[in-house]
Amino acid sequence: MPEKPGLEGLEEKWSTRWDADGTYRFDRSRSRAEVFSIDTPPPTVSGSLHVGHVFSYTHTDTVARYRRMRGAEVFYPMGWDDNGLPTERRVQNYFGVRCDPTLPYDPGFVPPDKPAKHAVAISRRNFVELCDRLVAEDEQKFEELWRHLGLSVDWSMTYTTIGRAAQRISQRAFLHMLVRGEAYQAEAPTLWDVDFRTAVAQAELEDRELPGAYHAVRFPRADGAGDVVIETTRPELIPACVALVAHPDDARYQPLFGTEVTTPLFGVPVPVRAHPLADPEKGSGIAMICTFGDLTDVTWWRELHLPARPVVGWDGRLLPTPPVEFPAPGAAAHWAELAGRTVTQARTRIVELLRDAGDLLGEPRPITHAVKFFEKGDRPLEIVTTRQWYIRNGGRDATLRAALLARGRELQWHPDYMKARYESWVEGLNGDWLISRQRFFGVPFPVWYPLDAHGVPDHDRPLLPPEEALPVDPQSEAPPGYTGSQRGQPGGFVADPDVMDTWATSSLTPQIACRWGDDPDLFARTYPMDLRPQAHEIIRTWLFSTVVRAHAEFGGLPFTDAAISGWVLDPDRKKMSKSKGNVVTPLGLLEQYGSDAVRYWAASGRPGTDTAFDEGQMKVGRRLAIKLLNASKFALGVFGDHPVPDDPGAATIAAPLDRSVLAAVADLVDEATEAFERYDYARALERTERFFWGFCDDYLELVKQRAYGPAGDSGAESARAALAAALDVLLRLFAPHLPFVTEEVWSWWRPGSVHRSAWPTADPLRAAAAGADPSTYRIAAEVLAEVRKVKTAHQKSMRADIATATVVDRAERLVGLGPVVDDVRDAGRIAALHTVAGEVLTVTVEFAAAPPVDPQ
RNA sequence: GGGCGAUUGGCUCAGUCGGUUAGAGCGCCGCCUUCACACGGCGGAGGUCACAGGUUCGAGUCCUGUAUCGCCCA
Repeated sequence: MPEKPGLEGLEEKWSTRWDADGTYRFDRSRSRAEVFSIDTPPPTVSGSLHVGHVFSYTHTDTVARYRRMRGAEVFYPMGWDDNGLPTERRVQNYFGVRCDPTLPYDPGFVPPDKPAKHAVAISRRNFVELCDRLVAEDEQKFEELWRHLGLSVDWSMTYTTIGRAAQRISQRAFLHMLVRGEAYQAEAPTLWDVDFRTAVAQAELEDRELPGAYHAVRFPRADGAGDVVIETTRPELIPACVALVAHPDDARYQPLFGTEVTTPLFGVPVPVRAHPLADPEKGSGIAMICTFGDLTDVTWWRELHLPARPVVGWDGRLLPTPPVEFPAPGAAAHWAELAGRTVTQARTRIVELLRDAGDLLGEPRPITHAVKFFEKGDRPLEIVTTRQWYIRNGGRDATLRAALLARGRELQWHPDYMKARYESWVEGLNGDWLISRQRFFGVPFPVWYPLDAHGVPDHDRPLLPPEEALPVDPQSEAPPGYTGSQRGQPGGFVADPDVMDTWATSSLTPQIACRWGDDPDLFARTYPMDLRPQAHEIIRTWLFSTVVRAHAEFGGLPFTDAAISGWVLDPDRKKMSKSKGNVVTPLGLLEQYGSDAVRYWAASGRPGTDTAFDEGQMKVGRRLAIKLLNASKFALGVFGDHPVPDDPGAATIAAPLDRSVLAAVADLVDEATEAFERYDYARALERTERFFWGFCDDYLELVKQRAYGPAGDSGAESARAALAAALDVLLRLFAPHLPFVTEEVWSWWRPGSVHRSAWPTADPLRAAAAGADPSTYRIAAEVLAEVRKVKTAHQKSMRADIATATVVDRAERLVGLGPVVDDVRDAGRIAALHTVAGEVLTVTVEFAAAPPVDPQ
């Protein structure tokens, strides 16, 4: 036991020791029933860890440590999400490169020392190599931070989402779904980011409010009987118009249903149709349907069986060739001007053309409206028709949707109301899950297509690798039965050029972590997992997609419980995020306050509740950790040279106060255990902390005099044994929250690690308490507090001697006080204590004469 | 537009099954240089529990409505 205990250096000391001792190593000889397995969220390594990560990962760690102490063998691996677009962007910026898949591999390529003004174009393989190199560096830094925070992860089980195992499992799962018909390919309207040049999924969308304008545009009726006026925010799509649509009940337009109008400028005849999604309140109540301006257009197009006349290309510019031959005179000249322009440029020009032609009525009317964006994108999404892979997720199939909703109800949610996020998302799905991404750093589809005699691929007969060959890179490997020289040749083959959406891999984290198909023994001992901890904003993506994959492959949930953490809010109650520039980097906090202190703040945030970033709470946590050191030093210090009893029983602990305090500790153990069983680590901490402060203020003061007594004195023996027993339990109750300081104190007097010790139970404490009532301790504490109050009111030192104290309280409480009155007298330095029955606790005193002041 | 959650001293939050006078910490004020702790200790002040109704012997807690904030979905 150090002379002057402190918190400095505990992180380094104990994280090194835990690593050397394998304290958190998973024992894979244990059966599934003994294992508690955790599906840790793999953080995105291209970003940086921020306090939000520290917050939620601490929550999970407290649960992991609790379960471990309860005797479960905890399977707690860490993963790194290094797959996908965020890494590509980071590599592009970090090295100043861009990927051009047409370039050949350069084995001697060395990236520029610092990014040049213009990005250097490199081959796909060179680009992927740079990605691999950078994520390895980032992952090292992340691991160091997690170790410093004290996550009780088994670092030998770490996985990544781009590693070979993740690729193999992603490809295997995909092939299984393909064989079962759960994955399929389709040419369909697709939400498309024109900057990233990739398709995006419904789950990756977000609405942003943008200024726009309604343009009132005249469509002449084909029968010459006047015009129909529509209002549109996207006049540049008039050449893509395939119909007008109004609500079936809209009397204004009912006579027009079934008739035709012609498009202005281009003269294409289009029908007027009825559909309930047309909003009579919006604009003029009649809209043009284009292929495709928004998702409603896609619905109309599909349900009304309309033709496709796409005008926007993959680059977000109008196509070189028009979608149809335009009948109107001058239309070809209009098109020649518009082709090659971005949609924004085309809009400006077409408005001028409409105005010149007299087809624009009035001036555009500015509005603000919600526009769909890729959540990582900068420009509004376009909708283009492309060939893509999809996974069935219930978006187009009521039976599957119902089954997935049932899975959501089967799952135990913490807190329970988070279930609603899942349900509203599944109920609102409007299509299957698009998993193709036209990117480079991802898991490739393990698919090739045969080329016919003209070199045209046959997408309906994909060539698949055998499962043993996974993972494959179809860009560099040839399909079975072909040689590399046949790539791109007539009669040969071509690789699927795309990679999978990162969620297509992340949705398999239970399978990857538990090594599905690669290590059947481990898989049987860990899957399905027990706990999925995650944040609420990715219920629609990560949680849902994981359920989809597990349901498809195994017909069950991937985990039984989901613990949903809240957000960290800045002092203005805004979400902390990098884009808002209000993030705080965690390492400085960990160093300033100590990891236990930061964990204390995190563990005070209740499950699912958004929590303010609060350095004040970290200061409190630091005080608590220091208090634990000092109180422990005192409790163990009173033993002097006496041995600390391992297992004190009722025979040793005979003093009424000591028995009573152990009864109170027993109640605390029950409360903390019950809270942890409900994943309410915050409540467990709060109860333990509250008890501990009272324990220091009251119990330690009440027994102090007695505990210093000589050996052989039964009162002193009892006090010491009770102090040891209480400290032993309190350390174990705090251990999941404050792993460093509890381990430090544990090491002063106990063998092994507190983190491998058993979670305390109430029974031995109650046995030692021998039927004592916890209220005895509480009454003594309350009387002592009154004595302190009187001393404070008289501006006396706590050491001031009291000649006579009179305690007034209800008679039955005075009976409780009886057996412990000597402890109260000692703690209050009271010579004579009288009790008087009354109503409310009051203490009046006569102070002893002050000792004579030494004139010198 | 539909849904979920929140609203309790200046700040951050507890408050279990509806039950005595609504709790804690921070901050503030005051006191105590105490032999575990000055990186400290002790105490004090401070609240119409968002608002309006209702149920009940009794409501911070349950019900209805309103307002504000946040989020999810459309």
